[in-house]
Amino acid sequence: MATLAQHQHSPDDTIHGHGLRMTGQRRAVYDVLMGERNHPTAVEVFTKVRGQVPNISLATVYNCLETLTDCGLVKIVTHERGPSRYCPNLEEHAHFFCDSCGEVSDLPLRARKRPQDVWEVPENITISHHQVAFRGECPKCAKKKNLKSEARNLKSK
Amino acid sequence: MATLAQHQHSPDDTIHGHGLRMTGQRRAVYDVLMGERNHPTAVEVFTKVRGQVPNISLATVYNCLETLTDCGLVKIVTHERGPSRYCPNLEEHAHFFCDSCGEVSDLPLRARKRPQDVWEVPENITISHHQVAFRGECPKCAKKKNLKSEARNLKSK
DNA sequence: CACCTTATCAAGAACAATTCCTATTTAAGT
DNA sequence: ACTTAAATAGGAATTGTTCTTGATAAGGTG
Repeated sequence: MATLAQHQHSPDDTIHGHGLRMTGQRRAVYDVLMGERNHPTAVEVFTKVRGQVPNISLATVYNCLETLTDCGLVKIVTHERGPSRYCPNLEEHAHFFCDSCGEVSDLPLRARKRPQDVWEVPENITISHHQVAFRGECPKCAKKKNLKSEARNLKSK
Repeated sequence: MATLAQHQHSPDDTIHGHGLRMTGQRRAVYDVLMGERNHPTAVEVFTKVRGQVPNISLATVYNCLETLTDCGLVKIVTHERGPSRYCPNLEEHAHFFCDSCGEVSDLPLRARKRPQDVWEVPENITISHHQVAFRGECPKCAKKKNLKSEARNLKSK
């Protein structure tokens, strides 16, 4: 239901469809997420949103993020013990977390593939969601490290 | 390296290989994990372990779990905002979390399959780990629900 | 428009899971 | 036995998040 809504309606309509109001705070939080596509944490959203709504509280940001996820407008992304992050990309995708710089990026699902193709899911189990996280090193960080080790090699000569 | 170790050595040797000692506390924690294959939380391990080592502290259990994971003897499993769980199954596998009863079970990787087959991972990214979680309803809970709705149907006749 | 009802919000307290700190105990290596 | 480093118990501290409360605002109704 919510998934359909996003293709057809504005976020306002989606929220109204859930019997809720699109308040200034909710809009500001949503707009920050749509602007920042780097999976910000609640606190990061909070500081950004303060630019628009100067005296919004952190609790309200959490509330807004919760209602937005409940309405299906954003997805919540968790990783190990770190703080939750929020993501307005509603297409099916996995996440990649760079261990050195901490950046998070989206990895799209390949066409006509399903996670069940890779893991043995007993068929009497009903899957409603899946969350897939990869960890490793992003190209930027790999490059940095290479430069460093080159420098070391030059020095040791 | 740690992965190899588990096939060749006892946990003691693996720990020694990391320059650490196999203490009573560590062994007790490890034994609980090997016994309880249902992905216990730190607190659950703590209460079980107290049977063997009556005055072990929760902090020590956390420490032991950390060293065991560092040595590659157990894996840490996180799910949404819930507490971390620990798993001595070192084979590659995903996890299934039942939304109704909370049970966690292992889903093995299919032979000759890799997660990269399903998600588009740019090749200049190096993957070191992945964590895959499915959510849904386990067969037991599905059966229970069916019985309930049958009962309802009978009543309404 | 006045009134009622409910949703929403800010602020701070409370909470759960985990980590940190410190003094004490234990074990290994001389 | 002596020295040194590792490991532990216990409690305090931290982090991220949720809960509570009273105030505010916004729709809907007569």
